[in-house]
Amino acid sequence: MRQYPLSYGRHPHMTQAATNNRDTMTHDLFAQMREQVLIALRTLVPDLPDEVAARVEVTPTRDPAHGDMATNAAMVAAKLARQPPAKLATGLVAYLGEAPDVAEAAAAGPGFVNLRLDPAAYRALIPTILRTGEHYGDSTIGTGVRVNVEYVSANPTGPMHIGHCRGAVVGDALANLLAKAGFEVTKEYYINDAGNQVTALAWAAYWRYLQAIGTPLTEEEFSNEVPGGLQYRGEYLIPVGNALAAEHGRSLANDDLGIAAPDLWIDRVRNVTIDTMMREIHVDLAQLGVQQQVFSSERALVASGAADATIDRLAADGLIYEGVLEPPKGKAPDDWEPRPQTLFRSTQFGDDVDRPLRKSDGSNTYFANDISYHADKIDRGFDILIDVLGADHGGYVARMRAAVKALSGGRTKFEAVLCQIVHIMRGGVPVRMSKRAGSYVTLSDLLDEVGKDAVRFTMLTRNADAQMEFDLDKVLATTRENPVFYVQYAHARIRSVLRAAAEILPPEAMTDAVLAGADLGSLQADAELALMRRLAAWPRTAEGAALAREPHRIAFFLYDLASDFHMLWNRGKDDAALRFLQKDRPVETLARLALIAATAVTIRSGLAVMGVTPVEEMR
RNA sequence: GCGCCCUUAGCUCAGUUGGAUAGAGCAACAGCCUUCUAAGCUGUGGGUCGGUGGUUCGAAUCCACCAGGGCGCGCCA
Repeated sequence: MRQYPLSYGRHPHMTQAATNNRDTMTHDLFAQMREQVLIALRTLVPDLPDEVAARVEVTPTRDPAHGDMATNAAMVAAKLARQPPAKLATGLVAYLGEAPDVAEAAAAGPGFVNLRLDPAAYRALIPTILRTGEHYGDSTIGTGVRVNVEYVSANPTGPMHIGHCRGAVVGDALANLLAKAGFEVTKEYYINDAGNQVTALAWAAYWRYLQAIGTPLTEEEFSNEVPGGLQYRGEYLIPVGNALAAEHGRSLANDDLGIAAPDLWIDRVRNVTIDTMMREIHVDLAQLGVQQQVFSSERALVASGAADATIDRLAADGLIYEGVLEPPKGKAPDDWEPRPQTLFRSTQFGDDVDRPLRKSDGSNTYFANDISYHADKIDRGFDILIDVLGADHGGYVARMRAAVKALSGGRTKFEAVLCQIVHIMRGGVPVRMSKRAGSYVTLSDLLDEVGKDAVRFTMLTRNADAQMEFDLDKVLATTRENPVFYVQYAHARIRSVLRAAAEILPPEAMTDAVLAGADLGSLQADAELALMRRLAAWPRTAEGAALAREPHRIAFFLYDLASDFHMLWNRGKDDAALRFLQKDRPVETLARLALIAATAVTIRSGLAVMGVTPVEEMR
């Protein structure tokens, strides 16, 4: 279901990689080794079908005793070769033992081939990383595929709050991640500025306007006059009311102090209020480091006639009818009565029931307009549409997928990333969402206390689909328990060492370009090799995260990388000869500096995806 | 009632898309600070991967059923 045809195992260009210079093709040691394995396998099994070759994997070993990498090639091809896996594995070992970069190959277990790499292969990665910079980990798996990532899309009915935050961070990081994997990505925000909610917003703003011009009405008296009652009672609309009063005086109230006919003011008030709210949302997003390229307005979509046009288009395809839905079983709806509705045949495309497109007043449902919006995205030529939604929209996914399928003839793929709820905690106690000062309602307040980087990193320390607790005390803790700190601290430590190095080595030797030319032969310690192994895993980690649409994997990788680095750093605590800086041994010092500089580059590469700024020092 | 998501160490969570003896942090226990940042490090103990069946060389991962939790289920967005 979630398969996407561009996993690198099946990538048509990859089969030629082994004949090309590795630097021009991929920086992924695992992908390089996979080519060696395929060459060996094809020698043993000459007519190897592509479907079988595609299943061949080269993965990191879980246990270092098994070497650096393992391949399942023998097990995958055993049936076709009509040989037991263990025998085929033995054959592979004979070839792979002679392959470049391989120090040792061994058959193991049910037919694995374990590979121990020549440490030189890992050392060779360091100059590659230093020369590639933050682009290390980029790949081409998404080349030529256009993706639209829509996220946040909060109603412009008030300031952004915590609930919007996770989607904003996940969507933004996912878009960055896909771009790193070579996809052509557009970041987008859909403004839900049509419908009942913005009308209710206009009424609420109008109440603040009446207050500004000195109305004698009480809030309850006013609320009784509002269709559906007064809804958005937050104080954030007071400035809007004041601004309306300053600009229009009493004219929006017909020079009275009571409620004038809505026709007199509602369009004006609605427009002004939405514009004000969107400006505030832009400020909040900027503060969070989110910068979307396209903002699409539902209101504009309706006004332009595009929404109706899309419905007509579906109608022309025979996908719309007037019908009566069955009541949902077991839900016991009090006021259920069968009535005819304008329905979209989403069941033809995998949905459970057909979905209504028009309200009884003749206006479009939210779904109808959203279909049209997605039609617009399809028309703009995207291959994949990804909506980042709150988990409460889970029931919405099937119908939207059906609509995209219907509108694109199956050519455009629709995906949804659902974000579960975030519980804000302080010291283990839930923080109530209250209007009173002191507890958090708005995103802006959260950012003021915790900061953009801690918010973004922490939001990515859980799978989006799992509920999370966001403890305000823990995200600021300077302990290993706090991954934000632990990763930032690793980077700061590396920068600190490089600054200290300038005192025993010429400063011009400290650049990544010069370090890339260092003699690395002295890098042999287990902890050094462990760190290099981790660095080598970055490309496949980034690629896997992109294909799975799971940006949280980046946070976990960085945590592990930081852990490897801190471990190495601490060797120098026990034994001074293992410190990075060795006064009288410039060759070894430069080699170690190159290693940790490459580590810093990789950390920055990962933080860039997460939208987190690396720190130079922590004091 | 139906659909989707979830259930992994005492706690919070990973688990590289089906791979070998399931990992990390916290908590517990035992050690380690004249130092490139101890804001940390090393070691030990801790598991019926909710349960039961199935698929195959191989299952925490895929399928079926069951138990528990969350979300949703005709003109809210």
